[in-house]
Amino acid sequence: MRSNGRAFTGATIYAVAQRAGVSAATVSRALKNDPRITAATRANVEKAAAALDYLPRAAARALAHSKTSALGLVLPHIEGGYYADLLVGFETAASARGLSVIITLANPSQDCRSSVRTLAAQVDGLAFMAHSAATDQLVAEIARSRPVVTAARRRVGEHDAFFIESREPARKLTEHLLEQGRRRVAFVGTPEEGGDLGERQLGYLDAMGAAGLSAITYPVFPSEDEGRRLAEGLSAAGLQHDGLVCSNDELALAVLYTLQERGVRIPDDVAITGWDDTVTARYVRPGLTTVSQPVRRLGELAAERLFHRIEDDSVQTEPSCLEASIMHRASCGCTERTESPTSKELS
Amino acid sequence: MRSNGRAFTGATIYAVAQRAGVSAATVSRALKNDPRITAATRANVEKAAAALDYLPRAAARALAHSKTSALGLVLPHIEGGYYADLLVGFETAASARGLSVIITLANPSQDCRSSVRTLAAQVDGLAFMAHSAATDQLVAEIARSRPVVTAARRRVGEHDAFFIESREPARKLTEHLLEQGRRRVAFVGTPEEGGDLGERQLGYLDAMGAAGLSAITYPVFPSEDEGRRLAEGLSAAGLQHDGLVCSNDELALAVLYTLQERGVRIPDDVAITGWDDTVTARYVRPGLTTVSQPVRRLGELAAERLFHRIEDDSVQTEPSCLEASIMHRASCGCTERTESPTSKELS
DNA sequence: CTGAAAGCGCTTACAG
DNA sequence: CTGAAAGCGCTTACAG
Repeated sequence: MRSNGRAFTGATIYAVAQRAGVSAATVSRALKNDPRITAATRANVEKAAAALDYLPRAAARALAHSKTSALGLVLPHIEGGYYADLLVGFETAASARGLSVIITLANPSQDCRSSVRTLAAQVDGLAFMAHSAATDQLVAEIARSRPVVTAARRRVGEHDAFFIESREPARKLTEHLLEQGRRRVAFVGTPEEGGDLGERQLGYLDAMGAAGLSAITYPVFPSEDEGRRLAEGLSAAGLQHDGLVCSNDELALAVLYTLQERGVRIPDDVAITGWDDTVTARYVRPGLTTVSQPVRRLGELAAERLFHRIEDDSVQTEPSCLEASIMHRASCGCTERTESPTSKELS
Repeated sequence: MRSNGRAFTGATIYAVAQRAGVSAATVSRALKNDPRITAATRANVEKAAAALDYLPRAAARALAHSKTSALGLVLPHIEGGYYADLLVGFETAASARGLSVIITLANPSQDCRSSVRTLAAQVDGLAFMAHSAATDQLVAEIARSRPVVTAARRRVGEHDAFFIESREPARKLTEHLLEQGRRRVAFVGTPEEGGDLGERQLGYLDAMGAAGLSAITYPVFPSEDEGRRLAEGLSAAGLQHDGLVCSNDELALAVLYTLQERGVRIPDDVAITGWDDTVTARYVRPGLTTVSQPVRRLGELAAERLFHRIEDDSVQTEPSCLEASIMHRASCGCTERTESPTSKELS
């Protein structure tokens, strides 16, 4: 196949029209099943189109329609299954409505203004997920010319925003540890600006405050490396805690593993909880008590809302905050069990 | 923001031209830093553009250029970190070359011809990953009008194809078990048509054949559920094996966990290996010996090759088969250790 | 250094 | 039931 920089290769609608002996207008109509076209004409056109491998260029159609039929998705640098799930939900909902999805990865450490603007120029609406590189200011700027939604990040202005509740489950999780007699419970993880992690910390603080206990937080970046480092420091100094509420599974898993290596018994000496319900949480021993989030659904909601915003402006009334559920396993020290490791239902 | 189905909202190049008191041609040139434009004119145009929140529509540009500057990525229904990594690699490489990426999820159980054609109409080239819904026939059809590459799936015709070696590592892994005296080693997982799993099985067969041992394969779908079911059956019947080469980590992990629950000692009674080097493989006890694959790089290569195919037709000579590496942990029964669980370097 | 004009490949009122 | 023609919003030779 020759291309030479011109990637629009292959037949145009005119070539098809010529071959079928009709006008371009007729080809256009026949191919979109316009009821006014004769069955014979349609068949004829379809034959010509197939013979020429005709593929109507989306760009031309978009220009003529003044709409792209595409949605943009801005994600932070992906890791773990979280964003994959989000993507699946978003893509599924978009494609069910005939919309394509264009993604861009916007890692906080880089400047992404131009890539986000490029994206915006290609789509009818866009979704910003979590704490990607896109600042609130950039989101607001884009929102001036396109419908915008955010998910799992601080709401920007009046724009549609979707969340999964964090504060309440975090409070419950902390209370759960306290109910079992734990008293020196700490929170692990940096509470980034207005994001989910911050909410989780607030829930922890709620519970500690209500119980009249003093809160201790370790603001470490929520990664395996930091988790391991923290656990090493904690155990070297002689473990001061009997409970650790970690802001995600990555952190919790690294802490759990590292403490175990140093002879700390989980949950006897210290109870540990995570967040996200990753696959690993079900396989470690003891199983990690964590929080399962309807991430896929979050992605779907974002795409659906965008679809409605594009179609018309009537206000939707879908819930904007989804519920999360605590998965009880053994690392919190209780005997309740939400499920067995290998029997998790498919989401 | 009002939209009413017309998502192309906001200023056009003409509005900017008018406000800046110049022609549309000048705006077009000024905004792409054409050296012929005066600094003063450029500044003036930029001011007008900013004031109007001007975003050049990609569709119009694509039409004028006869190229979309976008790449399509067809993925099977995502699960695990594999496709997320692939996506990251693909997107990173594409965006480094100024190309956007449009994705579509094509699950084998659905008909995806129309969604793939829609994708093709929007991009300059596309990549088909693994055993997605796209049949070889569909790939070939699309390839008639667009550059196409495949990755981690059987090569289609003469089109560019990228792989990560499977057969050789599988052979080595099997030999590794045999070297430790294991004799009744079986292979677990369905060898789908010409895909990676089939290659892995071939590698296993190579090793067994070379050792003059009879091969036993369990063709189960590579999922947790099937792994658990198989392990239950195997242990109920009285375990006949001392080694299990599983075609992926999902399977291996479910088998390992289930057998342990039933009192089987890993690796003493039976050695187990996986494939993919998922996060969980590093956290289970014993750590799962598995194969680490340069998936991100695979995604990058696919995007890079597409870029070259679009730019010009000269044949590239990049390697089309990437090396994988065995991660030695404890489940295979050896004492070698590739790394500790929490110290995995970032990829 | 800047502008007028044609063209990219569709779609769709408007005629007939 | 079908066609001629204008228009979608850019870009870029071609003039000046």
